[in-house]
Amino acid sequence: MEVNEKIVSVKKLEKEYFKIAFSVDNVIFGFDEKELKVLLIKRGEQPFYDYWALPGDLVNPTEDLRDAPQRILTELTGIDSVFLEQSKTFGKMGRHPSGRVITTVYLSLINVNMVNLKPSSFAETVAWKSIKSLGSLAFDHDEILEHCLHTLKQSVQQRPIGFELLPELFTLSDLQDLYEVILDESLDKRNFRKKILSMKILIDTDQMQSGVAHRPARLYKFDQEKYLRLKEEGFSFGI
Amino acid sequence: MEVNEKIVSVKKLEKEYFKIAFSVDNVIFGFDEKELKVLLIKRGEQPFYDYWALPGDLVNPTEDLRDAPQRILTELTGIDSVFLEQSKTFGKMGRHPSGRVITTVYLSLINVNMVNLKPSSFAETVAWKSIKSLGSLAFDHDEILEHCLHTLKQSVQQRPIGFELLPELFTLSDLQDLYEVILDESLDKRNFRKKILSMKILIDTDQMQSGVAHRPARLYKFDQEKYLRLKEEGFSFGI
DNA sequence: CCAAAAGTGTTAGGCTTACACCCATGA
DNA sequence: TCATGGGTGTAAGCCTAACACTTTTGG
Repeated sequence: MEVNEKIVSVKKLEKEYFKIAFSVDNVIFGFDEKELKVLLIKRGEQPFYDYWALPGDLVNPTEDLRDAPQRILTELTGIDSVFLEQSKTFGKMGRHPSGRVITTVYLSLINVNMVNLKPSSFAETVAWKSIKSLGSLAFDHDEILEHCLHTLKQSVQQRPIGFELLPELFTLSDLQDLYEVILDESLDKRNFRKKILSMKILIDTDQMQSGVAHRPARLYKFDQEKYLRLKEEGFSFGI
Repeated sequence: MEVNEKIVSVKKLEKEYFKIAFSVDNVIFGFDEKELKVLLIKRGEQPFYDYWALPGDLVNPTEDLRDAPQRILTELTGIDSVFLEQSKTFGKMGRHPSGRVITTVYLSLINVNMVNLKPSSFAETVAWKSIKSLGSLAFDHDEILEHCLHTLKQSVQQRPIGFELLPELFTLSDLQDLYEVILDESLDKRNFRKKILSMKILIDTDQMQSGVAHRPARLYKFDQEKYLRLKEEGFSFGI
């Protein structure tokens, strides 16, 4: 097709005249088994062959910047409606061995149960990896991940973010576990509950856990409306 | 329609020898005469001829991303040590009429007294403009500025940021004026002073204002060391 | 002596923190 | 009946918010 030909020829021109490539990388967090996980791909080519890396891709010249991480996410997980927020742009000279690449990082939070991981054009191997047990990642992805973890920690204390990581129905203990993992500290149960319930962003579904070998917990879900309002205003988690 | 647009834009890009151009824009805030100001340049060419715009430039293929805004800032103001922080990257398709340009915005805070504005390769006309009286800016710079103002408002409540906008010696009223302008609300004098002094980031220089037609105020300066420590940890301004 | 801004303390209410025991279930 | 995690209340201390008058200077 003619348009594609032109685009290809422009791609060549870019290589020759404009030596900066522009990509996006996704830091996709999930929460499972009381651990914070990140979605990584295994590289099948050099450089960093066989290393784990953040999923990313060059930005298509005809897509909005914001659409690129969405495209990657959808391709990898099948999910399209999701928490997806721009993080930071990394552009040091030496960050990519094969040339000058500037990358904008997007952070997203998803419920692992909604995801059906599928091999894609990005990689054959895609996996949730616990952030506690990661070796070195490809490129400067260690630094990028570190930055996103820091952002997540801050955000969770300032806005009602993080709920995106849980299933639709969850217990207060689930929520507390999540906060403890993200903040990397333990919280007082009674105070945590008081705080969360006082925000009025949870709806008690009157349903209960079942099949657990202890007193079953109440199941809650979010009040989307209040949640969005609070997200605008911000709040202080003051933990 | 869309395909035609694509072809036209691709043709243009071939002429100009690039596909995605990558730039940085600087939002440089200053504080003077009890007003928050932003440093703008007047465009001398199309598109947006004669409009005010944020100073910006293409990223040089051989400089770190972070060095580009520093270079612009230094060229415009002569300042090299300064608060300079990455803000957000803007990359919608239509944001630049002459082609695809992705731009990373940097926010900086400077003391206007340190600055000696000079015409540069970026523009003949450089000026501090009050953020209260701005017409439409070039490109999507209104949106960018809006975003940075929002960021500044948030930041000032979470970390001891903003002091960079004041001269070395300043009064508590200066500081309060600054906060009131940034937050766009008036603050209680006694509570403000208690709060600021309890942070222990100010040093009382035992000097006084002089030549003012009222009781002269004490002059303070910053305790850099405590300031940096607090900047790490963050704090709650809780106004 | 007037105008202008600097400087100062107290109180009430709300939020945060620390802390320990009983409950409901499955095994 | 035991093990496991669910669920609950209170008091002390700290922080916030509201509020008005005296002081010091230049003109």
